[in-house]
Amino acid sequence: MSKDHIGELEELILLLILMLKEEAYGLAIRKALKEQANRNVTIGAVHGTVNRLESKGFIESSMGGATEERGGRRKRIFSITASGKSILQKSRDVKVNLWQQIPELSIEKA
Amino acid sequence: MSKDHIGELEELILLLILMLKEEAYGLAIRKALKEQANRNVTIGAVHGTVNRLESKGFIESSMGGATEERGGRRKRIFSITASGKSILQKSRDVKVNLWQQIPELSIEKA
DNA sequence: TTATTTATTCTATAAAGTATAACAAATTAA
DNA sequence: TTAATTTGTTATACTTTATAGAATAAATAA
Repeated sequence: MSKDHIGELEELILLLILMLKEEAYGLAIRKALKEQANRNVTIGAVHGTVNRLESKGFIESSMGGATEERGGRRKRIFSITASGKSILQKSRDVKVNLWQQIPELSIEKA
Repeated sequence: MSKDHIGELEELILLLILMLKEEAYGLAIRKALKEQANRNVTIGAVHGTVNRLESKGFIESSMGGATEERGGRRKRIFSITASGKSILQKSRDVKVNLWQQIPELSIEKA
């Protein structure tokens, strides 16, 4: 267990959980990955990753209430922990720092 | 072969190769990972990653000239390709975009 | 011609990422 | 009251990435 860094998909999902707030559950994360990060993964991939993140203490989960509208199982809602937020910030800081030292990348932007 | 995204260490090494320019070779990359990214990996880990990046077309390599000062084998110098630069920019754009949508992370900075 | 130094390569394993299929629970309708 | 439908999570198996440690190689110096 490394604990001082996370994988690439782990980072994206952590960010999306922050964005989705109360609506951060498996299928919604998968949809957001596609729409916000152009990343098409199966639902199994999402759940595998959130399980890993939870066992590392970066997120926690609780079962949501019964569905409002039509049928369906209850949602497992995820939220980020303090250490999850902390590792996201570290990851960002490292990259921002590197990017700033590379004029090449800053200039040639889309 | 995914081709539309890279691993976390792959991204860091890609960035460091850009930074190191003519001095981008195994041991220097390892040193930079430690100093610039707080990431302590063995030299074997670095070479495994650069080999992967090269086979994916994100970097290319050539053998440097004989060492200037004391003994030692010749360096394998890496440089980034157009597609390597492109994938770095995509990766950055996705994350910058997400971060901007999360006020929580922007405020609570170190 | 052997030591020393600086580097890369090889090999084996753990962790992260991924897809597919199976299962479960809630609602709706028969 | 039970079968169908919907929405969701879990289980399993496999590939790719990440990693360490040891072996090897090539250059210079003694």
